[in-house]
Amino acid sequence: MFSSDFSNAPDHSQASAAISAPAVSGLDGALLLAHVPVLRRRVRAGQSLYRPGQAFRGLMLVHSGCYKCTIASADGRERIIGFRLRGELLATESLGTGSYACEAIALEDGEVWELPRQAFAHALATLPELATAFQGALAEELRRDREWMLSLGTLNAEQRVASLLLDLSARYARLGFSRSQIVLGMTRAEMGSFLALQLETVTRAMSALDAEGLIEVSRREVRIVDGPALAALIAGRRTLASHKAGPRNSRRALAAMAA
Amino acid sequence: MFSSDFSNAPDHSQASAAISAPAVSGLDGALLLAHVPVLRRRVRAGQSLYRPGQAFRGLMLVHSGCYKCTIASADGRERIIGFRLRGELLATESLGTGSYACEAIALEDGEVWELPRQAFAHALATLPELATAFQGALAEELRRDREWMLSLGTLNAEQRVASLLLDLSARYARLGFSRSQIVLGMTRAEMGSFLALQLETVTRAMSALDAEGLIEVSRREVRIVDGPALAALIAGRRTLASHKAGPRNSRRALAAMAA
DNA sequence: CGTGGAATTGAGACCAATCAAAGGACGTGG
DNA sequence: CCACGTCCTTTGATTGGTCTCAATTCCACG
Repeated sequence: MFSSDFSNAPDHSQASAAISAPAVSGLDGALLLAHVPVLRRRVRAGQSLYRPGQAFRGLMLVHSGCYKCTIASADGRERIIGFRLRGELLATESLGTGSYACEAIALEDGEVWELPRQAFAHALATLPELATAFQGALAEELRRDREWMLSLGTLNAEQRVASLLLDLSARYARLGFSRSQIVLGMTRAEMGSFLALQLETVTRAMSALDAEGLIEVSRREVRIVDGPALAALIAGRRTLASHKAGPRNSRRALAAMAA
Repeated sequence: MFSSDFSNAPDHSQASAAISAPAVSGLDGALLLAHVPVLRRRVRAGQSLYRPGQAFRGLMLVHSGCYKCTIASADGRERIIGFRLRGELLATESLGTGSYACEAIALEDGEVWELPRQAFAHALATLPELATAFQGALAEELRRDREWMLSLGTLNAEQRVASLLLDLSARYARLGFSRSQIVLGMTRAEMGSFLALQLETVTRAMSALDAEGLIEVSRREVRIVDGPALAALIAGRRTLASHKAGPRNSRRALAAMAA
């Protein structure tokens, strides 16, 4: 749990693409890490990796730990827009701007690998395959965001919580952890911030799922008792609103559709 | 309004980067169009540009008209995740996959310029500046999505509608149209689908804004009477929920923050 | 002039927010 | 080792915003 290295300053050791390298989601991790010397940064729970407005140093690749990405408006509204685990990229939305657009905060002690702006740009410019893969990774991130936009707009509280649990379960499973036994790295308030729910509502939803026998909850520990039933609950017709925007302009639309 | 060209088939005329080229958001339009021969496609209101699962032919650049992008889940839930105007890219989220991930439908008669997959990839590979700019455009799209995730999660119905109106107003203004007089290309149901509201709620919100003297509504025509007041309404403390996820683990967090 | 889709408005129900209070878990300090 | 404080979690009671169902009006179009 506790490392003997208490320094928060990144060291310049080049990580080999071998054993300890995480598989980068949507990218060829080996190819990436073979060409970009990463800065390994140990971080403590609660520590901020970067803040809005800070000079953009580069993307960050999660090596261990769970991180929350938050966005804030000028008037003080704030939300968590995602949780990131090992192998996932941070700060992609800040590319092209001179400074970070969001904030990323560690939920647990962990380690991130910083990909220096210059070196990364150079690698992209010289390795077409990497550039293509990286575009794909950005597109995948867009798809993920939009999946959640769909979910948050069409699901009720219980379904949203179920979605988050299944999402975390699947992502932890890909990392080699148990699919059925997960430990939440976040508080109820943080789950709620992401799901656009109040913390009490999150608690109630989890209690309800527990009572229905779909999960077993004990504070941060969650056991997925019946995954398929959870999925069915989400897909079920208990939807809050269908929001079906039907075809437009009847006649003209039908003609156009045929084309 | 009506073009004399009724064919829906794209022709292969290469568009020069000159007069008729829209400024591409986040990209150097001239540079792009000088190196990628676009397929000009006229589309009718209601026509689908691409559907989920269709083979990915390439990105599309809006030349005229307003388009809605919808995402659907396997169980039939569906939502509009964005509206696109002249100069904006479509299908970016489909990059890297072999097929389109969403659906784009024209809300009015218009024209889109298709950027053939191969030619576009080649241009990116040979023009580093373009590749960098394109990454920036993708990042900008991520930021836009997340701004809306924030808004939809923290604003009430009236504020959401106000946000959409201001957003459209600003985007139309950049295209040279009036900032205060806008014509909605979409139905109330489509606005609601995007804003995660029912169409009746959208109507009521607009009526309320009208009654407050902030806008003047007559079906699809909206006059922004008091833009600053609209912005203040959004920023105002009438927020639905603050969702402030405070610092974690008190002591340790504070220590970490100091670093 | 008749028709159908879109927009508007009303009344009631319901889900989640809000306010309130109590019960743990954990680290700290006596 | 235990008492204490703090934060997190849970549960209850109530309010309120939005959904739902329903009816009417408006407008574009044939």
